[in-house]
Amino acid sequence: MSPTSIAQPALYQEVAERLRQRIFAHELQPGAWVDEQALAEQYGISRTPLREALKVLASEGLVTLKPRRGCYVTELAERDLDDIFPLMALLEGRCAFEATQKASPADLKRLEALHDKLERQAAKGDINGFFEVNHDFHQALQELSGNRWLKQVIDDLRKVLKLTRRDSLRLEGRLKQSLEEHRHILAAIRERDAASAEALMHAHLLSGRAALAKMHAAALSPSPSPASGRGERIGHA
Amino acid sequence: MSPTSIAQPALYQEVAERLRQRIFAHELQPGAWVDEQALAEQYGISRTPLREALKVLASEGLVTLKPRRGCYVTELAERDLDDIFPLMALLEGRCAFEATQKASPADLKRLEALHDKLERQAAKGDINGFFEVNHDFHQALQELSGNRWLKQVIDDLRKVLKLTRRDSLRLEGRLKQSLEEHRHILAAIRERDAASAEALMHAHLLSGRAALAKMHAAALSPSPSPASGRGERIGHA
DNA sequence: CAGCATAATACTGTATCCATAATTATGAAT
DNA sequence: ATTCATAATTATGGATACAGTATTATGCTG
Repeated sequence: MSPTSIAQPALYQEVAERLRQRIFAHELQPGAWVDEQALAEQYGISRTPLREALKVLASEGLVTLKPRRGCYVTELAERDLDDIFPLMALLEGRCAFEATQKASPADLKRLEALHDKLERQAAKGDINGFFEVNHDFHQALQELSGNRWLKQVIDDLRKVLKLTRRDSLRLEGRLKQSLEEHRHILAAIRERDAASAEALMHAHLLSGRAALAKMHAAALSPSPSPASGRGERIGHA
Repeated sequence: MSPTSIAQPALYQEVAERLRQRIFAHELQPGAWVDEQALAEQYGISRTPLREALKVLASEGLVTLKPRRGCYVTELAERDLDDIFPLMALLEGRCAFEATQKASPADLKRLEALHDKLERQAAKGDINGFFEVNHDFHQALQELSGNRWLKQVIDDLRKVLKLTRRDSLRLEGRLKQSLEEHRHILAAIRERDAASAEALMHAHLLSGRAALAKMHAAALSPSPSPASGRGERIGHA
Protein backbone atom coordinates (compact mmCIF):
# COMPACT_ATOMS: atom_id res chain seq x y z
CA MET A 1 0.00 0.00 0.00
CA SER A 2 2.46 2.62 1.10
CA PRO A 3 4.32 4.06 -1.85
CA THR A 4 8.06 3.76 -1.67
CA SER A 5 8.35 5.68 1.54
CA ILE A 6 11.64 7.19 0.66
CA ALA A 7 11.24 10.95 0.58
CA GLN A 8 8.76 12.72 2.78
CA PRO A 9 5.28 11.27 2.75
CA ALA A 10 2.55 13.24 1.06
CA LEU A 11 0.05 15.12 3.14
CA TYR A 12 -2.81 12.78 2.30
CA GLN A 13 -0.80 9.93 3.76
CA GLU A 14 -0.24 11.74 7.02
CA VAL A 15 -3.91 12.53 7.19
CA ALA A 16 -4.84 8.93 6.39
CA GLU A 17 -2.65 7.72 9.22
CA ARG A 18 -4.09 10.15 11.73
CA LEU A 19 -7.61 9.17 10.73
CA ARG A 20 -6.69 5.51 11.09
CA GLN A 21 -5.52 6.12 14.63
CA ARG A 22 -8.70 7.96 15.47
CA ILE A 23 -10.75 5.13 14.05
CA PHE A 24 -8.75 2.49 15.90
CA ALA A 25 -9.09 4.48 19.12
CA HIS A 26 -12.84 4.50 18.49
CA GLU A 27 -12.82 8.22 18.68
CA LEU A 28 -14.54 7.92 15.33
CA GLN A 29 -17.05 5.19 16.05
CA PRO A 30 -18.27 2.61 13.56
CA GLY A 31 -21.24 3.97 11.69
CA ALA A 32 -20.33 7.55 12.44
CA TRP A 33 -20.46 10.08 9.67
CA VAL A 34 -17.12 11.57 8.72
CA ASP A 35 -17.52 15.30 8.29
CA GLU A 36 -15.10 16.37 5.60
CA GLN A 37 -15.01 20.09 6.08
CA ALA A 38 -15.05 19.86 9.84
CA LEU A 39 -11.97 17.64 9.75
CA ALA A 40 -10.28 19.79 7.13
CA GLU A 41 -10.81 22.80 9.31
CA GLN A 42 -9.63 20.93 12.37
CA TYR A 43 -6.41 19.85 10.67
CA GLY A 44 -5.96 23.22 9.03
CA ILE A 45 -5.85 21.76 5.55
CA SER A 46 -8.10 21.90 2.52
CA ARG A 47 -10.59 19.23 1.60
CA THR A 48 -8.50 17.94 -1.29
CA PRO A 49 -5.87 15.91 0.60
CA LEU A 50 -8.50 14.88 3.11
CA ARG A 51 -10.67 13.45 0.38
CA GLU A 52 -7.70 11.60 -1.06
CA ALA A 53 -7.00 10.15 2.36
CA LEU A 54 -10.60 8.97 2.61
CA LYS A 55 -10.25 7.20 -0.73
CA VAL A 56 -7.31 5.28 0.67
CA LEU A 57 -9.14 4.39 3.86
CA ALA A 58 -12.07 3.24 1.78
CA SER A 59 -9.80 0.92 -0.17
CA GLU A 60 -8.65 -0.49 3.12
CA GLY A 61 -12.23 -1.03 4.16
CA LEU A 62 -12.04 1.25 7.19
CA VAL A 63 -14.62 3.67 5.86
CA THR A 64 -17.45 3.35 3.40
CA LEU A 65 -17.93 5.97 0.72
CA LYS A 66 -21.49 6.38 -0.37
CA PRO A 67 -21.63 8.46 -3.54
CA ARG A 68 -23.45 11.71 -2.93
CA ARG A 69 -24.08 10.58 0.63
CA GLY A 70 -20.75 11.07 2.30
CA CYS A 71 -18.30 8.96 4.22
CA TYR A 72 -19.03 6.66 7.15
CA VAL A 73 -16.83 4.59 9.43
CA THR A 74 -17.31 0.94 8.52
CA GLU A 75 -19.40 -1.19 10.83
CA LEU A 76 -18.50 -4.83 11.12
CA ALA A 77 -21.30 -7.33 11.51
CA GLU A 78 -20.88 -10.60 13.37
CA ARG A 79 -21.01 -12.17 9.97
CA ASP A 80 -17.90 -10.25 8.93
CA LEU A 81 -16.04 -11.44 12.00
CA ASP A 82 -17.07 -15.00 11.22
CA ASP A 83 -15.59 -14.50 7.77
CA ILE A 84 -12.40 -12.70 8.71
CA PHE A 85 -11.16 -14.70 11.70
CA PRO A 86 -11.00 -18.06 9.92
CA LEU A 87 -9.27 -16.30 7.06
CA MET A 88 -6.74 -14.78 9.43
CA ALA A 89 -6.30 -18.18 11.04
CA LEU A 90 -5.42 -19.60 7.65
CA LEU A 91 -3.01 -16.80 6.78
CA GLU A 92 -1.31 -16.45 10.13
CA GLY A 93 -1.08 -20.21 10.35
CA ARG A 94 0.82 -20.22 7.11
CA CYS A 95 3.02 -17.44 8.44
CA ALA A 96 3.88 -19.50 11.48
CA PHE A 97 4.71 -22.45 9.25
CA GLU A 98 7.03 -20.48 7.00
CA ALA A 99 8.60 -18.57 9.87
CA THR A 100 9.39 -21.76 11.72
CA GLN A 101 11.26 -23.06 8.73
CA LYS A 102 13.11 -19.88 7.97
CA ALA A 103 13.96 -18.45 11.39
CA SER A 104 17.67 -18.13 12.08
CA PRO A 105 19.00 -18.63 15.61
CA ALA A 106 19.17 -14.86 15.93
CA ASP A 107 15.55 -14.57 14.83
CA LEU A 108 14.60 -17.14 17.41
CA LYS A 109 16.28 -15.09 20.10
CA ARG A 110 14.30 -12.05 19.05
CA LEU A 111 11.09 -14.05 19.26
CA GLU A 112 12.02 -15.32 22.71
CA ALA A 113 12.71 -11.77 23.82
CA LEU A 114 9.35 -10.62 22.54
CA HIS A 115 7.62 -13.45 24.28
CA ASP A 116 9.37 -12.66 27.56
CA LYS A 117 8.08 -9.14 27.23
CA LEU A 118 4.62 -10.57 26.70
CA GLU A 119 4.97 -12.65 29.85
CA ARG A 120 5.92 -9.56 31.80
CA GLN A 121 3.00 -7.53 30.51
CA ALA A 122 0.70 -10.38 31.45
CA ALA A 123 2.23 -10.60 34.93
CA LYS A 124 1.68 -6.88 35.36
CA GLY A 125 -1.86 -7.28 34.12
CA ASP A 126 -1.22 -4.49 31.61
CA ILE A 127 -3.83 -5.29 29.01
CA ASN A 128 -2.91 -2.52 26.60
CA GLY A 129 0.76 -3.40 26.88
CA PHE A 130 -0.06 -7.05 26.27
CA PHE A 131 -2.06 -6.10 23.23
CA GLU A 132 0.82 -4.11 21.79
CA VAL A 133 3.48 -6.74 22.37
CA ASN A 134 1.16 -9.43 21.10
CA HIS A 135 0.87 -7.41 17.92
CA ASP A 136 4.65 -7.11 17.70
CA PHE A 137 5.06 -10.87 18.04
CA HIS A 138 2.63 -11.64 15.27
CA GLN A 139 4.25 -8.95 13.14
CA ALA A 140 7.66 -10.51 13.68
CA LEU A 141 6.40 -13.86 12.48
CA GLN A 142 4.98 -12.24 9.37
CA GLU A 143 8.35 -10.74 8.58
CA LEU A 144 10.11 -14.02 9.16
CA SER A 145 7.74 -15.70 6.73
CA GLY A 146 9.57 -13.77 4.05
CA ASN A 147 6.42 -13.34 1.98
CA ARG A 148 5.73 -9.65 1.55
CA TRP A 149 2.31 -10.20 0.05
CA LEU A 150 1.23 -12.55 2.78
CA LYS A 151 2.25 -9.94 5.32
CA GLN A 152 0.48 -7.25 3.37
CA VAL A 153 -2.80 -9.12 3.26
CA ILE A 154 -2.65 -9.93 6.95
CA ASP A 155 -1.87 -6.31 7.82
CA ASP A 156 -4.85 -5.14 5.80
CA LEU A 157 -7.21 -7.56 7.48
CA ARG A 158 -5.85 -6.73 10.90
CA LYS A 159 -6.60 -3.08 10.31
CA VAL A 160 -10.18 -4.00 9.60
CA LEU A 161 -10.37 -6.13 12.72
CA LYS A 162 -9.20 -3.18 14.77
CA LEU A 163 -12.57 -1.61 13.98
CA THR A 164 -14.03 -3.78 16.71
CA ARG A 165 -13.43 -3.11 20.34
CA ARG A 166 -10.30 -4.95 21.32
CA ASP A 167 -10.90 -5.63 24.96
CA SER A 168 -11.79 -9.27 24.56
CA LEU A 169 -8.60 -9.63 26.59
CA ARG A 170 -10.53 -8.19 29.52
CA LEU A 171 -12.69 -11.27 29.48
CA GLU A 172 -12.18 -13.41 32.55
CA GLY A 173 -9.24 -15.71 31.91
CA ARG A 174 -8.80 -14.76 28.24
CA LEU A 175 -5.46 -13.03 28.75
CA LYS A 176 -4.06 -16.02 30.56
CA GLN A 177 -5.39 -18.35 27.89
CA SER A 178 -3.93 -16.24 25.10
CA LEU A 179 -0.57 -16.24 26.84
CA GLU A 180 -0.72 -20.00 27.21
CA GLU A 181 -1.42 -20.37 23.49
CA HIS A 182 1.54 -18.16 22.72
CA ARG A 183 3.78 -20.34 24.88
CA HIS A 184 2.83 -23.38 22.86
CA ILE A 185 3.32 -21.62 19.54
CA LEU A 186 6.76 -20.44 20.53
CA ALA A 187 7.66 -23.90 21.80
CA ALA A 188 6.71 -25.40 18.44
CA ILE A 189 8.80 -22.84 16.60
CA ARG A 190 11.72 -23.46 18.94
CA GLU A 191 11.55 -27.15 18.18
CA ARG A 192 11.30 -26.46 14.45
CA ASP A 193 7.94 -28.18 14.28
CA ALA A 194 6.42 -26.10 11.51
CA ALA A 195 3.25 -28.14 11.18
CA SER A 196 2.48 -27.79 14.88
CA ALA A 197 3.26 -24.09 14.82
CA GLU A 198 0.77 -23.68 11.98
CA ALA A 199 -1.93 -25.67 13.72
CA LEU A 200 -1.42 -23.88 17.04
CA MET A 201 -1.48 -20.46 15.42
CA HIS A 202 -4.62 -21.41 13.55
CA ALA A 203 -6.28 -22.47 16.79
CA HIS A 204 -5.02 -19.33 18.51
CA LEU A 205 -6.86 -17.12 16.07
CA LEU A 206 -10.09 -19.10 16.28
CA SER A 207 -9.78 -18.96 20.03
CA GLY A 208 -9.60 -15.20 19.75
CA ARG A 209 -12.81 -15.20 17.73
CA ALA A 210 -14.52 -17.35 20.32
CA ALA A 211 -13.53 -14.96 23.09
CA LEU A 212 -14.92 -12.04 21.14
CA ALA A 213 -18.17 -13.88 20.48
CA LYS A 214 -18.47 -14.73 24.15
CA MET A 215 -18.00 -11.10 25.05
CA HIS A 216 -20.59 -9.94 22.56
CA ALA A 217 -23.00 -12.54 23.85
CA ALA A 218 -22.40 -11.36 27.40
CA ALA A 219 -22.97 -7.78 26.36
CA LEU A 220 -26.18 -8.76 24.69
CA SER A 221 -27.71 -11.19 27.13
CA PRO A 222 -28.49 -8.78 30.00
CA SER A 223 -31.03 -7.12 27.73
CA PRO A 224 -32.69 -10.01 25.90
CA SER A 225 -34.13 -7.74 23.23
CA PRO A 226 -34.66 -9.92 20.16
CA ALA A 227 -33.50 -7.54 17.46
CA SER A 228 -30.89 -5.72 19.53
CA GLY A 229 -27.33 -5.05 18.46
CA ARG A 230 -27.26 -7.95 16.06
CA GLY A 231 -25.13 -7.39 13.06
CA GLU A 232 -27.54 -6.85 10.27
CA ARG A 233 -25.47 -3.92 9.17
CA ILE A 234 -23.48 -4.53 6.07
CA GLY A 235 -19.71 -4.51 6.17
CA HIS A 236 -18.39 -2.41 3.40
CA ALA A 237 -18.82 -4.62 0.36
CA MET B 1 -13.25 -2.45 -1.88
CA SER B 2 -15.86 -0.85 -4.06
CA PRO B 3 -18.07 1.43 -2.02
CA THR B 4 -21.72 0.51 -1.91
CA SER B 5 -22.32 0.63 -5.61
CA ILE B 6 -25.92 1.58 -5.21
CA ALA B 7 -26.56 4.93 -6.83
CA GLN B 8 -24.50 6.10 -9.75
CA PRO B 9 -20.79 5.63 -9.30
CA ALA B 10 -18.66 8.68 -8.79
CA LEU B 11 -16.48 9.91 -11.61
CA TYR B 12 -13.25 8.85 -9.92
CA GLN B 13 -14.55 5.29 -9.82
CA GLU B 14 -15.34 5.26 -13.50
CA VAL B 15 -11.89 6.60 -14.21
CA ALA B 16 -10.29 4.02 -11.91
CA GLU B 17 -12.07 1.25 -13.75
CA ARG B 18 -11.04 2.51 -17.18
CA LEU B 19 -7.46 2.82 -16.04
CA ARG B 20 -7.60 -0.71 -14.64
CA GLN B 21 -8.72 -2.00 -18.01
CA ARG B 22 -5.93 -0.15 -19.76
CA ILE B 23 -3.41 -1.56 -17.33
CA PHE B 24 -4.74 -5.10 -17.68
CA ALA B 25 -4.68 -4.74 -21.46
CA HIS B 26 -1.03 -3.69 -21.10
CA GLU B 27 -1.82 -0.55 -22.96
CA LEU B 28 -0.20 1.04 -19.95
CA GLN B 29 2.84 -1.11 -19.50
CA PRO B 30 4.43 -2.02 -16.18
CA GLY B 31 6.99 0.60 -15.28
CA ALA B 32 5.41 3.21 -17.52
CA TRP B 33 4.89 6.69 -16.21
CA VAL B 34 1.28 7.73 -15.84
CA ASP B 35 0.88 11.22 -17.20
CA GLU B 36 -1.85 12.85 -15.13
CA GLN B 37 -2.68 15.84 -17.23
CA ALA B 38 -2.42 13.97 -20.50
CA LEU B 39 -4.97 11.46 -19.24
CA ALA B 40 -7.19 14.16 -17.79
CA GLU B 41 -7.19 15.92 -21.12
CA GLN B 42 -7.82 12.67 -22.94
CA TYR B 43 -10.82 11.84 -20.77
CA GLY B 44 -12.04 15.41 -20.83
CA ILE B 45 -12.01 15.73 -17.06
CA SER B 46 -9.98 17.68 -14.54
CA ARG B 47 -7.01 16.28 -12.67
CA THR B 48 -8.82 16.04 -9.35
CA PRO B 49 -10.94 12.91 -9.94
CA LEU B 50 -8.05 11.41 -11.87
CA ARG B 51 -5.75 11.83 -8.89
CA GLU B 52 -8.34 10.28 -6.60
CA ALA B 53 -8.60 7.35 -8.97
CA LEU B 54 -4.83 6.91 -8.84
CA LYS B 55 -4.94 6.80 -5.05
CA VAL B 56 -7.38 3.93 -5.28
CA LEU B 57 -5.28 2.07 -7.83
CA ALA B 58 -2.25 2.59 -5.61
CA SER B 59 -4.09 1.01 -2.70
CA GLU B 60 -4.79 -1.94 -4.94
CA GLY B 61 -1.14 -2.17 -5.82
CA LEU B 62 -1.66 -1.58 -9.53
CA VAL B 63 0.32 1.63 -9.59
CA THR B 64 3.06 3.04 -7.40
CA LEU B 65 2.87 6.63 -6.21
CA LYS B 66 6.20 8.26 -5.62
CA PRO B 67 5.70 11.52 -3.74
CA ARG B 68 6.68 14.45 -5.90
CA ARG B 69 7.84 11.96 -8.50
CA GLY B 70 4.62 10.92 -10.11
CA CYS B 71 2.76 7.72 -10.71
CA TYR B 72 4.08 4.54 -12.33
CA VAL B 73 2.44 1.28 -13.29
CA THR B 74 3.62 -1.38 -10.87
CA GLU B 75 6.19 -3.86 -12.11
CA LEU B 76 6.09 -7.32 -10.62
CA ALA B 77 9.39 -9.06 -10.00
CA GLU B 78 9.73 -12.83 -10.18
CA ARG B 79 10.02 -12.64 -6.43
CA ASP B 80 6.54 -11.16 -6.20
CA LEU B 81 5.11 -13.95 -8.32
CA ASP B 82 6.81 -16.47 -6.08
CA ASP B 83 5.09 -14.81 -3.13
CA ILE B 84 1.66 -14.32 -4.62
CA PHE B 85 1.00 -17.65 -6.33
CA PRO B 86 1.47 -19.81 -3.22
CA LEU B 87 -0.74 -17.36 -1.37
CA MET B 88 -3.40 -17.63 -4.03
CA ALA B 89 -3.05 -21.40 -3.92
CA LEU B 90 -3.78 -21.30 -0.21
CA LEU B 91 -6.76 -18.98 -0.57
CA GLU B 92 -8.34 -20.52 -3.64
CA GLY B 93 -7.77 -23.93 -2.13
CA ARG B 94 -9.79 -22.89 0.87
CA CYS B 95 -12.44 -21.52 -1.46
CA ALA B 96 -12.71 -24.85 -3.21
CA PHE B 97 -13.02 -26.59 0.15
CA GLU B 98 -15.80 -24.35 1.40
CA ALA B 99 -17.58 -24.28 -1.93
CA THR B 100 -17.61 -28.05 -2.11
CA GLN B 101 -19.32 -28.23 1.25
CA LYS B 102 -21.82 -25.51 0.57
CA ALA B 103 -22.77 -25.97 -3.06
CA SER B 104 -26.44 -26.79 -3.62
CA PRO B 105 -27.46 -29.09 -6.47
CA ALA B 106 -28.41 -25.99 -8.44
CA ASP B 107 -24.98 -24.49 -7.78
CA LEU B 108 -23.41 -27.68 -8.99
CA LYS B 109 -25.34 -27.46 -12.22
CA ARG B 110 -24.07 -23.93 -12.74
CA LEU B 111 -20.51 -25.11 -12.21
CA GLU B 112 -21.00 -27.95 -14.67
CA ALA B 113 -22.36 -25.50 -17.22
CA LEU B 114 -19.37 -23.23 -16.77
CA HIS B 115 -17.01 -26.12 -17.14
CA ASP B 116 -18.74 -27.27 -20.32
CA LYS B 117 -18.23 -23.79 -21.68
CA LEU B 118 -14.58 -24.08 -20.75
CA GLU B 119 -14.33 -27.38 -22.61
CA ARG B 120 -15.83 -25.77 -25.69
CA GLN B 121 -13.44 -22.82 -25.60
CA ALA B 122 -10.56 -25.24 -25.28
CA ALA B 123 -11.85 -27.29 -28.19
CA LYS B 124 -12.08 -24.15 -30.28
CA GLY B 125 -8.60 -23.21 -29.18
CA ASP B 126 -9.90 -19.79 -28.16
CA ILE B 127 -7.31 -18.77 -25.62
CA ASN B 128 -8.90 -15.47 -24.67
CA GLY B 129 -12.29 -17.11 -24.33
CA PHE B 130 -10.74 -19.84 -22.20
CA PHE B 131 -9.13 -17.24 -20.01
CA GLU B 132 -12.43 -15.48 -19.45
CA VAL B 133 -14.47 -18.57 -18.66
CA ASN B 134 -11.69 -19.84 -16.44
CA HIS B 135 -11.99 -16.60 -14.53
CA ASP B 136 -15.75 -17.03 -14.27
CA PHE B 137 -15.35 -20.53 -12.88
CA HIS B 138 -12.95 -19.44 -10.16
CA GLN B 139 -15.19 -16.50 -9.41
CA ALA B 140 -18.17 -18.81 -9.02
CA LEU B 141 -16.31 -20.92 -6.49
CA GLN B 142 -15.41 -17.82 -4.52
CA GLU B 143 -19.04 -16.87 -4.32
CA LEU B 144 -20.05 -20.34 -3.28
CA SER B 145 -17.51 -20.23 -0.47
CA GLY B 146 -19.83 -17.72 1.14
CA ASN B 147 -16.94 -15.76 2.62
CA ARG B 148 -17.05 -12.25 1.30
CA TRP B 149 -13.67 -11.34 2.71
CA LEU B 150 -11.99 -14.37 1.28
CA LYS B 151 -13.42 -13.46 -2.10
CA GLN B 152 -12.33 -9.88 -1.66
CA VAL B 153 -8.74 -10.77 -0.89
CA ILE B 154 -8.53 -13.15 -3.82
CA ASP B 155 -10.00 -10.56 -6.16
CA ASP B 156 -7.44 -8.01 -5.05
CA LEU B 157 -4.55 -10.36 -5.57
CA ARG B 158 -5.89 -11.47 -8.94
CA LYS B 159 -5.94 -7.87 -10.08
CA VAL B 160 -2.29 -7.61 -9.21
CA LEU B 161 -1.51 -10.81 -11.06
CA LYS B 162 -3.17 -9.41 -14.14
CA LEU B 163 -0.24 -7.01 -14.33
CA THR B 164 1.76 -9.82 -15.86
CA ARG B 165 1.22 -11.00 -19.37
CA ARG B 166 -1.43 -13.65 -19.24
CA ASP B 167 -0.57 -15.75 -22.21
CA SER B 168 1.06 -18.55 -20.28
CA LEU B 169 -1.87 -20.45 -21.76
CA ARG B 170 -0.16 -20.09 -25.13
CA LEU B 171 2.59 -22.31 -23.84
CA GLU B 172 2.68 -25.66 -25.60
CA GLY B 173 0.28 -27.98 -23.81
CA ARG B 174 -0.54 -25.62 -20.95
CA LEU B 175 -4.13 -25.03 -21.99
CA LYS B 176 -4.77 -28.74 -22.20
CA GLN B 177 -3.11 -29.27 -18.83
CA SER B 178 -5.12 -26.49 -17.22
CA LEU B 179 -8.31 -27.98 -18.60
CA GLU B 180 -7.37 -31.37 -17.23
CA GLU B 181 -6.79 -29.90 -13.79
CA HIS B 182 -10.18 -28.24 -13.94
CA ARG B 183 -11.79 -31.55 -14.77
CA HIS B 184 -10.34 -33.10 -11.66
CA ILE B 185 -11.34 -30.19 -9.46
CA LEU B 186 -14.90 -30.33 -10.71
CA ALA B 187 -14.99 -34.08 -10.21
CA ALA B 188 -13.91 -33.67 -6.59
CA ILE B 189 -16.59 -31.07 -6.01
CA ARG B 190 -19.19 -33.25 -7.66
CA GLU B 191 -18.29 -36.10 -5.33
CA ARG B 192 -18.36 -33.76 -2.33
CA ASP B 193 -14.74 -34.48 -1.57
CA ALA B 194 -13.81 -31.10 -0.12
CA ALA B 195 -10.30 -32.08 0.94
CA SER B 196 -9.45 -33.27 -2.57
CA ALA B 197 -10.97 -30.21 -4.15
CA GLU B 198 -8.80 -28.06 -1.93
CA ALA B 199 -5.64 -30.01 -2.73
CA LEU B 200 -6.35 -30.05 -6.45
CA MET B 201 -7.08 -26.35 -6.57
CA HIS B 202 -3.92 -25.67 -4.63
CA ALA B 203 -1.91 -27.70 -7.13
CA HIS B 204 -3.72 -25.99 -10.02
CA LEU B 205 -2.49 -22.58 -8.91
CA LEU B 206 1.07 -23.75 -8.38
CA SER B 207 0.93 -25.38 -11.77
CA GLY B 208 -0.04 -22.01 -13.22
CA ARG B 209 2.98 -20.44 -11.58
CA ALA B 210 5.24 -23.11 -13.02
CA ALA B 211 3.89 -22.48 -16.51
CA LEU B 212 4.54 -18.78 -16.17
CA ALA B 213 8.06 -19.39 -14.93
CA LYS B 214 8.71 -21.70 -17.85
CA MET B 215 7.51 -19.04 -20.25
CA HIS B 216 9.67 -16.37 -18.71
CA ALA B 217 12.65 -18.66 -18.87
CA ALA B 218 11.95 -19.36 -22.51
CA ALA B 219 11.56 -15.68 -23.28
CA LEU B 220 14.87 -14.94 -21.64
CA SER B 221 17.09 -17.63 -23.08
CA PRO B 222 16.71 -17.06 -26.87
CA SER B 223 17.84 -13.43 -26.78
CA PRO B 224 20.65 -13.21 -24.26
CA SER B 225 20.50 -9.43 -24.29
CA PRO B 226 21.78 -8.41 -20.88
CA ALA B 227 19.37 -5.58 -20.07
CA SER B 228 16.29 -6.83 -21.86
CA GLY B 229 12.79 -6.70 -20.50
CA ARG B 230 13.73 -8.39 -17.25
CA GLY B 231 11.78 -7.39 -14.22
CA GLU B 232 14.26 -6.49 -11.55
CA ARG B 233 12.09 -3.58 -10.68
CA ILE B 234 10.53 -3.73 -7.26
CA GLY B 235 6.87 -4.52 -6.82
CA HIS B 236 5.17 -1.77 -5.00
CA ALA B 237 6.20 -2.29 -1.39
C1' DC C 1 -54.38 16.85 11.78
C1' DA C 2 -51.78 14.49 8.44
C1' DG C 3 -49.53 14.00 4.16
C1' DC C 4 -47.36 15.75 0.24
C1' DA C 5 -44.92 19.12 -2.30
C1' DT C 6 -41.78 22.70 -2.71
C1' DA C 7 -38.06 25.44 -1.33
C1' DA C 8 -33.90 26.17 1.12
C1' DT C 9 -29.78 24.59 3.05
C1' DA C 10 -25.82 21.90 3.24
C1' DC C 11 -22.63 18.58 1.61
C1' DT C 12 -20.48 16.06 -2.05
C1' DG C 13 -18.15 16.19 -6.40
C1' DT C 14 -15.48 18.63 -10.05
C1' DA C 15 -12.72 22.29 -12.01
C1' DT C 16 -9.39 25.92 -12.07
C1' DC C 17 -5.52 28.15 -10.10
C1' DC C 18 -1.23 28.71 -7.59
C1' DA C 19 3.01 27.26 -5.31
C1' DT C 20 6.71 24.16 -4.63
C1' DA C 21 9.91 20.74 -5.78
C1' DA C 22 12.38 17.95 -9.09
C1' DT C 23 14.53 17.17 -13.37
C1' DT C 24 16.80 18.49 -17.32
C1' DA C 25 19.39 21.39 -20.19
C1' DT C 26 22.71 24.77 -20.95
C1' DG C 27 26.75 27.26 -19.95
C1' DA C 28 31.06 27.92 -17.80
C1' DA C 29 35.22 26.39 -15.75
C1' DT C 30 38.83 23.19 -15.09
C1' DA D 1 36.02 17.55 -23.59
C1' DT D 2 33.88 16.53 -19.41
C1' DT D 3 31.84 17.69 -15.19
C1' DC D 4 29.48 20.59 -12.10
C1' DA D 5 26.45 24.29 -11.04
C1' DT D 6 22.69 27.14 -11.96
C1' DA D 7 18.54 28.37 -14.13
C1' DA D 8 14.36 27.28 -16.44
C1' DT D 9 10.66 24.31 -17.40
C1' DT D 10 7.39 20.99 -16.17
C1' DA D 11 4.65 18.22 -13.30
C1' DT D 12 2.85 17.25 -8.78
C1' DG D 13 0.57 18.63 -4.59
C1' DG D 14 -2.67 21.73 -2.21
C1' DA D 15 -6.30 25.38 -1.95
C1' DT D 16 -10.29 27.69 -3.23
C1' DA D 17 -14.35 28.36 -5.76
C1' DC D 18 -18.48 26.61 -8.09
C1' DA D 19 -22.18 23.51 -9.47
C1' DG D 20 -25.30 19.78 -8.74
C1' DT D 21 -27.89 16.81 -5.87
C1' DA D 22 -29.92 15.08 -1.77
C1' DT D 23 -32.12 15.82 2.51
C1' DT D 24 -34.80 18.19 5.62
C1' DA D 25 -37.99 21.49 7.10
C1' DT D 26 -41.84 24.24 6.46
C1' DG D 27 -46.10 25.49 4.51
C1' DC D 28 -50.19 24.45 2.15
C1' DT D 29 -53.93 21.58 0.95
C1' DG D 30 -57.10 17.84 1.51
